[in-house]
Amino acid sequence: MGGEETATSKAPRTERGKRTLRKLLDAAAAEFGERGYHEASISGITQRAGAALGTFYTYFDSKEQVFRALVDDMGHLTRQHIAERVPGNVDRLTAERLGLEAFIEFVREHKDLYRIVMEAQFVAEDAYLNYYKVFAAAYTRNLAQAAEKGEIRPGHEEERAWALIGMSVFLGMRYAVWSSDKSAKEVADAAAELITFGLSPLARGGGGM
Amino acid sequence: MGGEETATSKAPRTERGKRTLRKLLDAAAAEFGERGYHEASISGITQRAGAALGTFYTYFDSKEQVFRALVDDMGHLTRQHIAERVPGNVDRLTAERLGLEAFIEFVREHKDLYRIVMEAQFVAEDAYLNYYKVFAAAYTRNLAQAAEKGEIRPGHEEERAWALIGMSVFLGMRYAVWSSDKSAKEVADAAAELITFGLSPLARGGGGM
DNA sequence: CTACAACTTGAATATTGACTCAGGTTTCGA
DNA sequence: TCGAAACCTGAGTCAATATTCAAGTTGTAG
Repeated sequence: MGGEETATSKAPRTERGKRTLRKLLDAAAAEFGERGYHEASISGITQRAGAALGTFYTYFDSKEQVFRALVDDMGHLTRQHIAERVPGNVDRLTAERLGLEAFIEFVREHKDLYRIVMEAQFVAEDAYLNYYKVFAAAYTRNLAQAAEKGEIRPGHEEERAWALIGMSVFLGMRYAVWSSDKSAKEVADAAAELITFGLSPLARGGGGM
Repeated sequence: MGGEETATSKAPRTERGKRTLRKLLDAAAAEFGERGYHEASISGITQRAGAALGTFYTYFDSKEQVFRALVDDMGHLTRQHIAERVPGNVDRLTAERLGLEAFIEFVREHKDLYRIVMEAQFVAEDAYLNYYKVFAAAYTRNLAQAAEKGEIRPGHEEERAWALIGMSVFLGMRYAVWSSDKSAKEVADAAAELITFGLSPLARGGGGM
């Protein structure tokens, strides 16, 4: 029962149409990213796209609908980017480090879209919820599997998943969206060490690897 | 040179005025919390407060100004609540656990205000930035001091501070705002263990205290 | 008790911007 | 080449609501 094809009636049927739709999506990402949902205007989007106001409604039903489309798109892109950078056969702790680094890099390259995801909490809460629930579910599963293999200490997988997602999100916000004063690797290494050994002074010493 | 007293001209001078101002602030917190900044309306606020529309402008210059007032207020309340629950003389790792538990409890009791803080990112970005920068600076300092005392491993204090804040925020969102299906203590314990020992299977075993 | 400041009131104003639509223009299969 | 479908255009409609203001009511100092 696919919820995927909401906009069938609005799908472009010619090359020209496809080009226009793409221009509008890019323009929407820029407009929402720069001005935020409510400051953004449809006329701003169409101006950026070099199209007339009415053209927007050839492809979308409403302002909110484009916004949701962008949020969903971001979920796919993020997972894809991280999956590409994290080999399937490494152990969990290594995967954490690589994944975080990939995530921060990705956010740097897509600040606009990332801001949109964050704002979705207030514009399209269900899309936002879904975005993170998908992440958290996958994360929880990964942690449970790693625990079974003995790669990490078992227990509290769900809470850990949310805690780790929160870390990533805030590090992304601080070191990718707000400022890039430290390299992605630097940040990821610091966080990976925290994730691996915690703060305890009893654990194995400093930086490593 | 105090930025505190922005609204001197609007401060109430009689008992009646003070009461009305308080009713408006409470009403604003509820309205913004429930409907979000843009959906919220001044008339919604005054209706909740049982006042006339124009009364709002006796005490505030604009919709945005009340919103900012609420964000700042939340910063004070949060720090105060946590400070009350975390004795000054405990070691850092204990403080982390107690602080997180206090934070989650606090968010549960102030969902509306908490949502407002999060939305501030898109409505009053500077207020939001300030909110977290104050937290992060204090946190970084605490970590550095703890490192000097040998309570935790030294290094990366700033990144760690942001990572730990991110954890708290997301755990708060998931286990206080969205759902209360686990107790604050349960969540705080799981996170505290992660913060203390990390995920590494080499560290001291499971749950403990 | 009085007068003035403080406060309250809600209809009116003004702006904004999402969305519609009737009439062109372009594309493309036959 | 032709005509219908697809696409584009942008002025106009319409609802929402932040903010103002002139007129009334209440509190309180003297």
